[in-house]
Amino acid sequence: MRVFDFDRASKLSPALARERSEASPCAACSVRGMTICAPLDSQELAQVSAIMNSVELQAGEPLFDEGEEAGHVYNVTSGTIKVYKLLPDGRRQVTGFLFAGDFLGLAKQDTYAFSAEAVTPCTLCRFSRHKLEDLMQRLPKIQQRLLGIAGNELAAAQEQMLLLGRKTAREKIASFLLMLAKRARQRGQVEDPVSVPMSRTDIGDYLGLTTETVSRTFTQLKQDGIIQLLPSHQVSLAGRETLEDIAGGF
Amino acid sequence: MRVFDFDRASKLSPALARERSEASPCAACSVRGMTICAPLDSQELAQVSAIMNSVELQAGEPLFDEGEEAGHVYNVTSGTIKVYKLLPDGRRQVTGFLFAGDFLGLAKQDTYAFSAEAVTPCTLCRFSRHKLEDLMQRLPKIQQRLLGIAGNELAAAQEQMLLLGRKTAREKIASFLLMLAKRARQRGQVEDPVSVPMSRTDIGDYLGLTTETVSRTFTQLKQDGIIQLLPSHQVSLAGRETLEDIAGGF
DNA sequence: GGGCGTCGTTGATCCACATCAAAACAGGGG
DNA sequence: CCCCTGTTTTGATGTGGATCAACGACGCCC
Repeated sequence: MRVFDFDRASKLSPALARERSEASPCAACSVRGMTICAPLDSQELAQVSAIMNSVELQAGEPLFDEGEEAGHVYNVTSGTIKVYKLLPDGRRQVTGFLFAGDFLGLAKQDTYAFSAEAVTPCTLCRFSRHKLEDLMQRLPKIQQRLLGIAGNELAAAQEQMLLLGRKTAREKIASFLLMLAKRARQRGQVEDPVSVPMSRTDIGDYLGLTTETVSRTFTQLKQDGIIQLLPSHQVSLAGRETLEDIAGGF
Repeated sequence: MRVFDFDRASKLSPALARERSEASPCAACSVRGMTICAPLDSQELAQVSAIMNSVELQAGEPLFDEGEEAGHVYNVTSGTIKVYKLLPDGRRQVTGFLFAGDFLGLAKQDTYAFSAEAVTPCTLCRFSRHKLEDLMQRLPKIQQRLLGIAGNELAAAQEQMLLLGRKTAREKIASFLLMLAKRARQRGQVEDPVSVPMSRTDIGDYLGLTTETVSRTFTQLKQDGIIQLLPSHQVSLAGRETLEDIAGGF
């Protein structure tokens, strides 16, 4: 994990700091509209960026582990993160995938309730949790925003429980593809063909299936002419309406 | 659903209002420590109770349905509520059970993301959502508290995803019983024998199983000497440690 | 551009849980 | 107290997805 500390950089090397602040000033943040920073004016934004630094992860690199002390919270600015929980014997449940604009780190108490790891190369904004809490006292708009985000996540979690508890493999895969498409659209990316950056194993662990079943179900949907499997982790949703029927309301 | 409107009652009938306000003043609320009201002083509590009224539900009575406009939020003061989502063909996923002290109604946007229904006779405190939002502006403590609650719910939701996606029937039932015991303890009730007020169908819909499998698994655990099935929806956790081993860390 | 390691696909078989069916039980109203 | 209805339990059978095994295909590094 590479960390860019803007504050420190500006003391040590004005040139580097300038380069960095051009590379990632909040003012030019392309995902600000989706984050906790959305409702802030430029003066408030400066207060946020003062307690923020930027981190980069390579594909496969862990961000933190379940049970660790929750010192930071994050905003994903690019790439894909997976969050997951493990059973003692190694069985894994991926509880979510995070993309640019998503918030990460709403913790139970003082420890993370899940592990987080980069699926693709990622960049994130990192905030010290207690500094952000202090800032929230002064800028209740942030807290309000966070509450809205938490509400959305809770609704998504319940949708996922419905999927895990009651949907068939085919319905799960259909729902999953539509979810990816919907979220790609939300952040202004192409939604057809949709990008599926995660492995079959990750998808299986997210949907409560094995890799084999995920693979077979993709093949079936392909043979039924509902999707096309394209190179470089792209899937075309040719029969999108059929997919929506199968998914059963997502 | 019976609604007690304290404000209105006091205008219409001082005697009734007195009776009611004795029956349910926030000051004497036995579950306050677990609710959004926990951090408030008596003056602030008065502001909360001014926008609150009390509702009663019979067993089986619905509170609201998924998709309805989310006009109110609730605090359970007694009884058990189930919240659930349905697929178009009627398959049901119970996403949670709520007990005295639990908060209900954190909604996605302006509509409820799930349905809620009484499992046993219930009493709840009801707040107009926008009045509570106004009040939160003045009492950010409430908002902060709500954010904490949302964090806990999110952690619980992820635990439930792990259960639904990756645990066996036996592990699910063990986890479920321990969850009930833990929550009974939290609100100061006996945790052994634990009270299991919901039907086998509700349990199945919560754990992603059928009633038959729930019943069979209870029978197995009983035959293995790990639990005892007592009259009137009580279960004794004789082999609690074994249960914890089976559950796999809850 | 060739070798290698990881990831994805396909096939054969198995099993945990679902489904279908019916008996046992509980509890609430007359 | 007993009948009636809904719930729980138990039994017999079926099946969707898991497991075990092998092969194919990409992408990466030398």
